Amino acid sequence: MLDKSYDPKKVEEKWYKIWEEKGYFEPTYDPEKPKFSIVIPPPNVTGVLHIGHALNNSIQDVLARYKRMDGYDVLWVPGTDHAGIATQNVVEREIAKEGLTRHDLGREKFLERVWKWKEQYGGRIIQQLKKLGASCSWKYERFTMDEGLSRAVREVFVRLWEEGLIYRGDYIINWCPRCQTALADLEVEFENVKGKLWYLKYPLEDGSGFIVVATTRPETMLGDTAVAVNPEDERYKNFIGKTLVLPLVGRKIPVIADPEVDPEFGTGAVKITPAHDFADFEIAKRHNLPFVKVIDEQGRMTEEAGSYAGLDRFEARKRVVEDLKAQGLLEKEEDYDLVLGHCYRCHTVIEPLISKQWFISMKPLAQPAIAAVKYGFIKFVPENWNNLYFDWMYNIRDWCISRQIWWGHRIPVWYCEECGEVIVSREDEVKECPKCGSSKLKPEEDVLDTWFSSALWPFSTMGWPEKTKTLETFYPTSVLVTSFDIIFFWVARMIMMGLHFMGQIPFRHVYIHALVRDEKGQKMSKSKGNVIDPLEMIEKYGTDALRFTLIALAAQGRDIKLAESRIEGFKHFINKIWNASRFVLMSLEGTELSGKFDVEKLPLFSKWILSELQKSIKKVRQKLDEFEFDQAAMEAYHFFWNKFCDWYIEVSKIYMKNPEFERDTKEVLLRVLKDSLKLLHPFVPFVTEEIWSKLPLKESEHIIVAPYPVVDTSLISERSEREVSLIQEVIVGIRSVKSDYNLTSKKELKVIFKAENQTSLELLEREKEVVKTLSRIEEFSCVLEHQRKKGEVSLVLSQGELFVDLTGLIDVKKEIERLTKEKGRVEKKLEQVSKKLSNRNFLERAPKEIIEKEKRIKAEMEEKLAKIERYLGELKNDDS
RNA sequence: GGGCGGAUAGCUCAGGGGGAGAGCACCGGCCUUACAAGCCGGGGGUCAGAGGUUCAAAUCCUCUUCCGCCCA
Repeated sequence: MLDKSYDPKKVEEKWYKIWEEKGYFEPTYDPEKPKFSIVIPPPNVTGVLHIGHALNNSIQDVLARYKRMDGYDVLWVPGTDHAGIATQNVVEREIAKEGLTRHDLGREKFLERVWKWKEQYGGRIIQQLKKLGASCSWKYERFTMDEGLSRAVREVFVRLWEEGLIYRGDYIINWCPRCQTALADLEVEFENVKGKLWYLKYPLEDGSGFIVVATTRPETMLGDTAVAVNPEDERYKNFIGKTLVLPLVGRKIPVIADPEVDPEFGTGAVKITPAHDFADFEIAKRHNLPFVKVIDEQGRMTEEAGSYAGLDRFEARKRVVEDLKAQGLLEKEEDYDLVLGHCYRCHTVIEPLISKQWFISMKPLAQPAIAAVKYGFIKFVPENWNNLYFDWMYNIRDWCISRQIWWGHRIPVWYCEECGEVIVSREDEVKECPKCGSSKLKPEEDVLDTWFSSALWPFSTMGWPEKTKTLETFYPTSVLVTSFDIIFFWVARMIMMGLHFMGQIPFRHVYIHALVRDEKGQKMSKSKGNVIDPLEMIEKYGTDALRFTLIALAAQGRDIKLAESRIEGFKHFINKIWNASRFVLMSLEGTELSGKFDVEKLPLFSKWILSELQKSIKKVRQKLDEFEFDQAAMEAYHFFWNKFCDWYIEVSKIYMKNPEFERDTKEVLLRVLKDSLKLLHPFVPFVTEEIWSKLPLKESEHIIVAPYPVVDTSLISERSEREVSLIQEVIVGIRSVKSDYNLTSKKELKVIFKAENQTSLELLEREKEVVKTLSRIEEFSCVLEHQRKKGEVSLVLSQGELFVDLTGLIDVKKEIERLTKEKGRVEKKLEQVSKKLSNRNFLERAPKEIIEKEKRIKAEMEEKLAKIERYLGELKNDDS
């Protein structure tokens, strides 16, 4: 016997352990089975499970469990990402508590600390995924800095180098002065901020006047090497080619013309600082201007900045403005809204600067990746993400892959100090220059962008560059489940790398799910205090409730606005599953069942529930196959609660009292419960497994490996669906009359059903007990003819009429009110339909079925209206 | 500036040319032997606005307003 309510804490841990011990999560390589594989989007080692992970992994788990039950050999590769900058920051903060910086420790010692940290905390998120019930193939767990994956990284780097797709060069890049590293374009977050626009006067060398330039970053003027104007700009035509004297510095700089200059901005003349501005960098290259670097990697002014050298960039800004003002060279300053780039990790204002970095040429890699999506080899779900992907890929820029941090894959390059040779090698260590034989080699200090190793994840985790059985069996993977914010960072790059190195797409589908936000639609963040912690929710409501909520809300391509109350609501559903099962188990006690029944001999509602079950199985499968998880979940929910619990279980109580039906009803109860549990298992694994363990006649010891329900078309019965819907109409009708008159507990009411035909009459006669019990009345008779008596309330149904004897209780006024309202509804509908049917165009052009349907509705409404009118007339008579 | 979504019941959303739906919330009644975390009944909508296409528009098209997000 089950407890009175479901307690997740008692069972969740137990079942997860059993599943793991039995090896259910691991693939079997059974050649008979079709294959299904997923690689996890590896969470950062620094991470703790947040609600986004919970959603992402719940969805993957639904797929993995569904496919596993459906006979697939499933591999779900789990793992974690070393998260270069993020992790380094965490450990730096930790040693800062001891008063140390990473430079105090030195590279080697610092990395030891990071590894130690990783050993200690890196497994947290994995443990949390287990709490969530994620059925990952743990024997395949990988870490992006594992030996094998590191080997893959080096191999890829070397091959790309050999193919000429990797190069090193002086480029302007985004620099984070706090993290002390270059950032890729994608790693910069832009934000609107209030700033100022300063108008600076640059004197002409010949003393004939000034050109005024506007800037939001006056300190960069120290590095100006030109002023540019638009060649079409009449105001400045005469200045082109002249020389200016750069204030505070005294450098002579030219006025140049470039079509990229926006004449609308500021004065139309712009200062050119090639070393510290992306647009200026491009212009300078076109015009062969010199590059003067005035801000260094710490965000301080360099020697080139003369007397400002050593000042912080923001301090220098103030000083430059003051000094220009003093010299009368500041024309004005005004408030200005500008867009500033910030480091996505530490939120420091980034500084564009020139530096030597490693890049990958993306254009050649992008082409096949575009084609793969264009020709449908990879499908985004929902497909409107295609456009975003294409836009990005068509305009792709080279990827800056070097980072000036210590935690990450070291770039496998050595420089010969004798002959300057650049050596790129697959080996861990290079001892000797292959060109000059020198042993004086200096290794590259930089590490690779974290996303470099992530890009290889689908095949590196399966053992590439070895030709492994895993790769052969499970690559390409079936689907990638992720959210849209990393389409560029990750998805696009995996497609490019997968195609380039495996010669095959990495996955067939990319399912893009929503981002979880709070109930007001805002991004959850610790600082806003609106975070819903999945672990806390699991503690409070149980894992199944959390999972079901996330999936039920996960409509495609939308934000998920999550309020805690939703989780609480779905916890009720979990409890409902528990209690319905409890009822079935109680009913079955003491009966030996066979698992078989003769469908033909089953009573109406048994046929009906089996038929409804088939429809639900079909729908759930279809929705899962289409990645419409919310609809799959809701279909299972409705079937279970509104059909099985609300109707069938209630009716079964009556059937079981009848010796003729008792046994088969139990068989059907068990059958429907078992199929429902299986249907629900991918969504709510723990409660279903716990109940399964108590059931008789199971086709497998554990539900996790039980076969997913398959539609049995022989059980679909449209006839019983029609019949049941009439009976339900009768029952609901009686209930509503009783409720309207506050008679819910009164049983001794006389109810007469006036059937429209013999068939309906017989049907209701047969199911009399059901009607009486479910509507809680004692007298129910079915007739073909009946004249309403005074004191009877009449209810017009689609196939007949109900009469409830309320002598002495009837409230004529209230009844007239109700009927008038109903009459209004019917008349409105009738009017709509009649209008359509009297329209010649409609009759000529609309499809036959539609016309037939409209005619049917019209007849139905007319009949209903006649009955209502007749009844209204009678009531008024009663009254007088 | 460019692009993509969205606007449907009090709230959160589904539906995507042929009778306006769900969950939650709300109101009323029930301790009915699985479940009060429950059962039964009920109220509530010019489907953002304007125009168009169509026999027929919440649904397709155009414009407007507002709200998100992404890119520059």
